[in-house]
Amino acid sequence: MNQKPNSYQELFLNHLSLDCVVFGFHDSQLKVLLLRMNRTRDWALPGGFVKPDESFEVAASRVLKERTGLGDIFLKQFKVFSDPLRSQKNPAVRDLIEVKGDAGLEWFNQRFISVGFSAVVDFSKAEPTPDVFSDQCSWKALDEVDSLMLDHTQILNKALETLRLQLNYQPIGYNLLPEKFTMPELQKLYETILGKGLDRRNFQRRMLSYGILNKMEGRKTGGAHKSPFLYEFNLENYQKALQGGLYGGW
Amino acid sequence: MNQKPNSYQELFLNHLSLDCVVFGFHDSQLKVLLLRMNRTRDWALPGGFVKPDESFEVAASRVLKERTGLGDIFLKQFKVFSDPLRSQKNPAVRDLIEVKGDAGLEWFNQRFISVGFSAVVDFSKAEPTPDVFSDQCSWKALDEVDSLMLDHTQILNKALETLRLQLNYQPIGYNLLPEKFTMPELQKLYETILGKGLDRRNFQRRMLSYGILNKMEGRKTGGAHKSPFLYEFNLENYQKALQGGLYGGW
DNA sequence: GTATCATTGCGTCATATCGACACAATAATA
DNA sequence: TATTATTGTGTCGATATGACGCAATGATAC
Repeated sequence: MNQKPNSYQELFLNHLSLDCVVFGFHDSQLKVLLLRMNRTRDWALPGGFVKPDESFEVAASRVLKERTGLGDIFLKQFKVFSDPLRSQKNPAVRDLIEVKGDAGLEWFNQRFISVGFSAVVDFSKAEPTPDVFSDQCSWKALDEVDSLMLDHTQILNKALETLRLQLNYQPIGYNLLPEKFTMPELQKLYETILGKGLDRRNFQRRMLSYGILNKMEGRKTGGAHKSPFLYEFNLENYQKALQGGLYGGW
Repeated sequence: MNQKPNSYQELFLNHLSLDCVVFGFHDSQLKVLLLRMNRTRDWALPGGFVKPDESFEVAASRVLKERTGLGDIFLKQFKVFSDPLRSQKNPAVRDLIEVKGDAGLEWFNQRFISVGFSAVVDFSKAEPTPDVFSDQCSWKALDEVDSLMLDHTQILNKALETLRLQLNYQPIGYNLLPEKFTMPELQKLYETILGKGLDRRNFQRRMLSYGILNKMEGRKTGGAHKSPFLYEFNLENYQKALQGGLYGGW
């Protein structure tokens, strides 16, 4: 069993895969991490498979560590994609054939159920790294993304939808922004995700009322105008807000 | 391959299972549908496996149809449970041995990744029906539930948490209440889920402001006091609220 | 038949919150 | 030093929210 180089069959659980929608924020744009497949040149979400001793969360962390160099990423399952036709006779297998030679390629022709994960990472700290199926790994602004491999467009859209909904009852920004940031930067992030402008003053009032920000001593210098205050997230309250929601609700 | 009675190995995908948390509302209590396992007498969530041509959603619908007789149930994935240790050497397998004889029971000893689904159904219309692993299927009030098989307690708790969070930005009640219901009944449902009392008059104002209720002509008679109005859900607006959320948010 | 009483429908009022906007302070540039 | 874009802070009316009062109702008790 262990003579020839480990086959996928031996290394990973059948049927199961995961796909990650990794969000970053840069140049006032929301970006996602994508891979360009070796042969077809299709773009695809970074993904992977699950080892026999891993949970999905651990597997996703491993994949993201490989793709970005980052550990300790905040991951969130958002949906299981299990349409029987979503991945059978996966066209991406053709890529693999050129890459790997043989080695049980039939394995990739089976049906895959994929768990979608979303993650937000610090754009400046991530080091995009392709996997064996791809020749490029890079950030793409959302409006640069057109059609992706398989059902990855659907997966991305669902992640986006989840992110927007989340904005209504959970805080966001940690890991998407640098450790210290200004109120206008935070607002720009919200506006980018929502795709619309917000009133500067009302935004500030609302954010401050959440109690998830610490005002820092210094101000941001170097800008061409009045220097804005710097904030950081109050992680304790931020976590609390993630759990309990921002609006008391009932 | 097809000589002996179809084995689980042939009928279902490996590694994969699903568990359903089915909520009902009766006697002013929130209840869940549970199965009593044949031999151990442990209580467990209704669950099942996925056929090669099914999506998880279809599989879950099939399972719920079998357990309740109901079709067209509103199902929602809430989490994938994939801890590698959650189900290996499943103690419930011992039950199966007595039930089924042999027939590839080793299949149940593999690791299972389970997708958790939650559903809300009309208590009065469901007909609880045990499966081959269980001798009883019945509704249990939440405070009657103690320890469940495997990690099913965790799964139930996660479903409850999701339900409570959902209450803050989505409407609830459809399928949990009879088609026509009174405001006090709806309020009781909310209070039961939240585990706390709410002001009668403010509750009504808030619910009405959502625009998801149609006021009916008649009133509810037979009660020992002033007869309350009857309402039904405005399904069009209800659906809209499910999608977009109840609070505009941003 | 009438009184009782829990329950329901509807309304009030002070307060908090929200959306839209005004104005002064700042910091680089011309 | 004036200009200009940007930021910090405050105001104001409209709206929503939480706490509560009161009259109407309908079965039950007398």
